[in-house]
Amino acid sequence: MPVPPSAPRPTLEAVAARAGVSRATVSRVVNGGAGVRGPLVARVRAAVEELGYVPNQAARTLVTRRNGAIAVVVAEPESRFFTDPFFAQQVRGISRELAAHDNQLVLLLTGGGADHERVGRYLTGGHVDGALIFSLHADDSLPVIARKAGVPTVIGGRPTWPDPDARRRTLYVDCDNRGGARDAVRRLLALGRQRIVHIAGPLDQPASVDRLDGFRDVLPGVGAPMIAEGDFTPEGGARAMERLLERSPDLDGVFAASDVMASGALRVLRSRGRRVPDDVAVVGFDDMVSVAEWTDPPLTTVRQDIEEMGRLMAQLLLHALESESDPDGLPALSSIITPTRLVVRDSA
Amino acid sequence: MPVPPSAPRPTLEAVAARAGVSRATVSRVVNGGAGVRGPLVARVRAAVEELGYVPNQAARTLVTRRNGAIAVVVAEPESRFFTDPFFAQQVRGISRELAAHDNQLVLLLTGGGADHERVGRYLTGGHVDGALIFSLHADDSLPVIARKAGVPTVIGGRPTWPDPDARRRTLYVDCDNRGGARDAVRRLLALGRQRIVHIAGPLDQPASVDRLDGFRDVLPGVGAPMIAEGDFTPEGGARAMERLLERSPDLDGVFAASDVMASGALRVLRSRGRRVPDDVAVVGFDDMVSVAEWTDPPLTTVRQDIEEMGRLMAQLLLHALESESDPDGLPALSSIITPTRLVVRDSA
DNA sequence: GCCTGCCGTGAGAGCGCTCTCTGGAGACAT
DNA sequence: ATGTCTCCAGAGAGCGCTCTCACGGCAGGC
Repeated sequence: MPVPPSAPRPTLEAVAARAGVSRATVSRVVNGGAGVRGPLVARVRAAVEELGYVPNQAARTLVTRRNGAIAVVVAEPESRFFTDPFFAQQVRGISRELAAHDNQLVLLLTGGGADHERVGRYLTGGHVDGALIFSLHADDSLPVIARKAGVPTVIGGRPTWPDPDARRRTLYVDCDNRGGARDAVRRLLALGRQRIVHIAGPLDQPASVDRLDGFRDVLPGVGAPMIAEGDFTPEGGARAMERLLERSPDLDGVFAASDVMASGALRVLRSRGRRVPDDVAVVGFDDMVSVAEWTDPPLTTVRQDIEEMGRLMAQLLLHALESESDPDGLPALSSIITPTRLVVRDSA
Repeated sequence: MPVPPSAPRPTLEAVAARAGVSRATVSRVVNGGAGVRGPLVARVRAAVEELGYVPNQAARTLVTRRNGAIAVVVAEPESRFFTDPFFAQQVRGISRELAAHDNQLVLLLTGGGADHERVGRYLTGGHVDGALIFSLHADDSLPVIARKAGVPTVIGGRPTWPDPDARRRTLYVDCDNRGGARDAVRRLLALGRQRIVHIAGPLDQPASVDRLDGFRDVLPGVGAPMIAEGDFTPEGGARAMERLLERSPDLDGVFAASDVMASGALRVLRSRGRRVPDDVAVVGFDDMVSVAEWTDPPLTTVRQDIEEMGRLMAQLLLHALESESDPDGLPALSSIITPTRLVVRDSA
């Protein structure tokens, strides 16, 4: 990079000299200017402007023990996490909220194993004030690592650890998967469907389990043959659909645990000559713009506001960080469950 | 967060005391241990282990002027950038490379305007050693901002600024859009197609222009009516396809500048009763797994290795950073154009 | 007009680390 | 045995900032 011998950035000292005041005064002005008289403030501001002074974050962090950065940790054992827009939307929400509070977003991707260890070291290293963790699977060690590192954490999605105490102390943000699933199934019922099947997500993921539970809430009688497990990919959805058609050739309603799987199911239904929604009504989950609106026919689905969930995660963590400095014990913060909403299009 | 009065993290000093050596020696050991005798190294290592010492990054940065962090700046005026997996894949490649060299990834999302200014301040603040910038449109100010901030930068995709000098000094990574487009069109030609049309991307983006140029390289004679501009969305692809069908009802080959647009085009062709590839052959661009393999029929397309491009961006920047410290002028680094490859499936 | 009290400013001590510089100890040649 | 050279460890000076503390000046009360 052709940078002219990188003009050494001005320091507090330089600004102080220029404004004819002490370092302390400049520091006060830079940090809000409370307790400094008007004319002086103006003089310092001018000096800052002229010199193009920007505070050195490292020096600041060294003394304040605050670095204005939040880690977003993503466990990505499969690449699925990255081929589906779910993650990206959530990150966008997080980024918005963080930026609004002048916090930086440090992205940590981990494939498990040695990577996890690296992440653990990083968190322990005190590089960040807090962490936002996405771990897909129930048994993931990431949240535990963060806890050990003593880093305040908010989890994306309901964690499923057995220890109730750990569970209580863990903040998370999730959508109302179970309620959303109930709405989906009720929609199929309202359309008069009699033989409704479910394409579930991988059942080691809490979201999948919750959606299945919602399905069962409304249809307590249905047996295992009416349920097939997919893997949140179109292929998985397609295969599940094939199995279900084999087992229940007369099915007339499908609730898929994700839009992406629903799109695979639609393909299979079409190739089998079943008309949607006339012969078989299909409801998805997520309301992923790029998927739900562009299937054929457009998908009726359960909408969750993914970006908002990201925003809320960041907000919750920021609050936790603030109240942490309270000397008097635990803050009254709790996890958040966001509502879902049925979006009716053509498939059901 | 219920953290026990956060046990103060051990410092170098503490480790030194425990190992019975000086701070300097501990520092040497922590940083590789060169020039320290074996037994001492072992003693220090043991002390580090026992105390669970982790270096304080802020303090280190303060003196080394290196912070081991790279900014990834994403201009995201539309949300498109985030609903399409392109970005995510690239980030994954970047993350891999950065992690392998113990650099952190700071994600900066900007919607333009005031956000850009915030990003500029951040870069100027010296929080990061370098920046990787994705700006979609030709006129985006981000690269200029980075240059002003004096931060070494690598751009994702060929930048299009008029000043040839600025262009020469700018490092970027892009795929061979033009060559890939030529391959796509040649494929259609090889299939004996006579009336080939092009669905272009937004022509304010270099990638779109390059792909169009490639199309014209092979088919210099085709007129404007055979080309329609889309916007890299399925809808845009569909609308472009409709226009083209109107203008050239006898078309028998389509080269779409992206898989996503191709998927929209396929929809329209199907609904018009044209068989693919029998009546109309279609070639896309990108080889986006979640799209190309799951269209109906699966898409013949031009593959670009997006993740690899991300990796190369990070690598290039890291190299630039290293050689920057060379006193003797500019390093012999240059931008990278990655090859593309035609992937033949069923649509052409 | 002097003392008390307060407000606004400056001085200075670190935060935890790196890195240069110095000095002591040992190896080797004289 | 003496001198020279090399190598390794320690002392100490900052990096740029914040924050406590002390002090000087000015208002108000007596």
